[in-house]
Amino acid sequence: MPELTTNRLSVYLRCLDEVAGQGVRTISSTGLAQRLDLNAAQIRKDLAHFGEFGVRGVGYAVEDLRQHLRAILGLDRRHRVVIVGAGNLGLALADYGGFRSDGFDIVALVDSAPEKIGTRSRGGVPVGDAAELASLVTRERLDIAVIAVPPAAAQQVVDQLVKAGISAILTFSPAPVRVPEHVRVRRVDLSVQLEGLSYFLASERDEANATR
Amino acid sequence: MPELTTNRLSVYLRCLDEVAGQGVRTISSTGLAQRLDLNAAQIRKDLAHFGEFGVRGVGYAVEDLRQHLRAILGLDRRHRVVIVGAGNLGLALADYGGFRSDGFDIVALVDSAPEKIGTRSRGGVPVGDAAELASLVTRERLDIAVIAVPPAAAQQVVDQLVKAGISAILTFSPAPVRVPEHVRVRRVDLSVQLEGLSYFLASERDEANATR
DNA sequence: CTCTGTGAACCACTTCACAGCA
DNA sequence: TGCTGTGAAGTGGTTCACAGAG
Repeated sequence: MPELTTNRLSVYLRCLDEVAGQGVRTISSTGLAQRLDLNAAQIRKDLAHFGEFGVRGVGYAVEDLRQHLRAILGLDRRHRVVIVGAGNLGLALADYGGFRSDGFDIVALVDSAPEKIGTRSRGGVPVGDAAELASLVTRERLDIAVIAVPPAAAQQVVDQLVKAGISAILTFSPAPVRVPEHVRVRRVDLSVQLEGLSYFLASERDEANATR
Repeated sequence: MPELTTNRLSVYLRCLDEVAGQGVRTISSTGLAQRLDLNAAQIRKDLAHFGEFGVRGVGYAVEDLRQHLRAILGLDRRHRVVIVGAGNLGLALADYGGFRSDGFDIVALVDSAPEKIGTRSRGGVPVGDAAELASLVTRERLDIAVIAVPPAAAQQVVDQLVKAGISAILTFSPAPVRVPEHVRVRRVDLSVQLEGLSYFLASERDEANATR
């Protein structure tokens, strides 16, 4: 399934959560499309990949579709997450409450710096020793690793995780990372995002100069 | 220019920075492609959109291409950034040193909660009053706003920023946000990324069950 | 002979448009 | 009639393959 499709499923689910809270029982693809600023056909097609959830002439039952999407996205069970790297970002993610409610439990936070091991985040999450990462993965049956270490250390951390059996990784490190086929990596690259905005500002400026 | 292309330009630049540090003077599209795990033709095409930077039979001069990319991405001047929202994420971003070196200066950090205003981040960045956001934007000639507020507050913050003349926004808020044509928004949605990984784990599990 | 720059072919995702069901 | 599900058409981005420069 294309990554773009699964990304949208998350977005649909969040929107459904919201309208469910407002007491809406039924919603059409057009209704969703308007709220999300998307094409209605795309929403129908995305959903149709997974079954026939709608009722012709009516739309989708909000509660029913929510349950389907939660199951499709694997949110009908909780996930156990380890954060590697207790720098600014790692600490912030550890304390960020938004994940818990979505079914992601931050089970561990580790770092390799001796002066950090044994300390706690603002929110009280203890920092463990990154040297024990491999045993932690198996012992705690971890599902997902979040990597928030400096680029130079990223590949080494990934190798450890993969060897220990992790198959889903979210990395904030810009370093390109090699993994075997069966491991899925998603990357969030803040510099790329900021530089994309910088490009936009620069190209606007150039245009303004050109037409002057 | 497609967003995917500009994203890759950032990636190319980072790779060039790295190889330049290793003393490499010249690199071919194939060489870059191998390091980045991309198609060489795509790299050539991306670069060719902006000029003829290469030498046939030789490749690209690393230092020359770096300067070109920095100019194209608008990194030949510094950007002034405000972070809105002094929660876990906002504070972490304010203290994150990686931006500074890339040409992005965190000029201000604001929040609307009275108990936060006047405090400082771990790294010493003072938290200002979000009520003064509009005047801050003009007075400090801010370029880019980073939004790290709860979803419910996002649209209101964006409206203020747009009215004050901001034209580039990076939001961590999952809420869909409406802006005028001339404003560029980039979204980083952590839940979508985690749920994408969750989908992958779930689909693997289903496959395993099916073939059993 | 090597490697760029690029038209042409290819592929994937999106949108349209409509048949079909409630 | 209203809205889903879906083949067909459209769009945009990627990869191929080669002409041409050094």
